Amino acid sequence: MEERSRRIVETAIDLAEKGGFEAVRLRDVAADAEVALGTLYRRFRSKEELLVAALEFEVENLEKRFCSRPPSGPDEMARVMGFFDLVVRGLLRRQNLARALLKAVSSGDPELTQKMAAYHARIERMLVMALRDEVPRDDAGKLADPSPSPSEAQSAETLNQVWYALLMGWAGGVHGQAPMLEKMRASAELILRGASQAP
Amino acid sequence: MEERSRRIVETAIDLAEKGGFEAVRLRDVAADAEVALGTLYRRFRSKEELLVAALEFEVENLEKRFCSRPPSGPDEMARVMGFFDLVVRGLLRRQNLARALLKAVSSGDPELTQKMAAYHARIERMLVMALRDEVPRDDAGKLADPSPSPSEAQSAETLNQVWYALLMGWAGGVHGQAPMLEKMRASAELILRGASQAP
DNA sequence: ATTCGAGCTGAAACGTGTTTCAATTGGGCC
DNA sequence: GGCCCAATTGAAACACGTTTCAGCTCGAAT
Repeated sequence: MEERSRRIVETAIDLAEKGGFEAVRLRDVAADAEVALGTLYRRFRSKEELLVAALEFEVENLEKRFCSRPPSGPDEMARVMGFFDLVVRGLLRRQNLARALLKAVSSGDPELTQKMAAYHARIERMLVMALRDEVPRDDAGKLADPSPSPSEAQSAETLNQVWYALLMGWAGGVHGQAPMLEKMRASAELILRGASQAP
Repeated sequence: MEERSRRIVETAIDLAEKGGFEAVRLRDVAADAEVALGTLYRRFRSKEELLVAALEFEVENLEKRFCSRPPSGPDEMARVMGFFDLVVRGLLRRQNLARALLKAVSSGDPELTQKMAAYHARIERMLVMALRDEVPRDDAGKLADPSPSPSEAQSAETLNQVWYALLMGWAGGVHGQAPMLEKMRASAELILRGASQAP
């Protein structure tokens, strides 16, 4: 990403971290990043798109951490929950930021559909790796496609659906982070038990 | 609900049906419902709260239809999918309205947390009834608490989590209604297979 | 060096959610 | 009837996302 865009996104992250979605006032972002409002709008079509670009940063980060310390454990459950722990300790540590990104994500903006689908795909890829206990890399050392079996893909997709719903619940205050992880564990048990049977 | 509030909510539903979330301009709602803007704000604290009140209407409606024609079928899968068909044919037939309500729901407003939790509980209650093939009523003929077993409650909760995530995906344009139902079926198979085993 | 054009700037304006407030209304109570 | 109080009204104002635009800058092409 170009330097000016990067500065804008980083400013947005700072503001979101301090005061959540509403604190990311685009006039402030522009001023703090020392660009004109029009420049910001040349790079990002909307507040949501700006925050989704911020999410890109954070997902990149998550993949790096996943890569350097992949969840380990004796069975699928342990590794899958290890992955969600990683997300909570990473993304969700800065709660204001996390809520702001989730709010942007759930705006339902059709312009962002494609990017959102891509993020879900990346999460599911990591889930497949956690299920397999195997982290394939490409030549550059980045995560590679694990080419999941249909059954693995289905498990990862369902786990991701549950995770997304729980994140939304957390963001809305329905439950805290610990209960969220507990619910995730309960649902994951159901899902993985189902996946362990021959269909 | 008081007559004036009802008129406001119905006006909001009309506007949402025609043009989605953005078409629900509160000045227009107030004008069409023939109240002052201040009156609208006395009854509803925000646009989101107004639309969540509209959701109340629609969920009420869904429960009525569920009550009069409960999903039937030879097994859990068939009945559960029958329930989701009911939702699609009811709530999601008016797509603009449905998307508007989902957007309001996903605003993450902490003021609405409690109401959202209540809606999830009502959906899960219907899911338990579909699993059981049994629709308990109270004296007034309305749906009563099925007092689910822990296992039933868990299945319903997980199904509901997946359903919520898929609805968000539909609202954001990730998939159409038919693919959404197909994904729901695939995840439900996994979940119900897991639930059928002794934990 | 001059010209050109894309991107940037600063500022203003617009739309809509939200707030505020003085004046008015209307129904219960004496 | 007259009074009181809470709700309603109409209108204005504010905040912030978004758009617009006229002028400026600066590097590339000539």
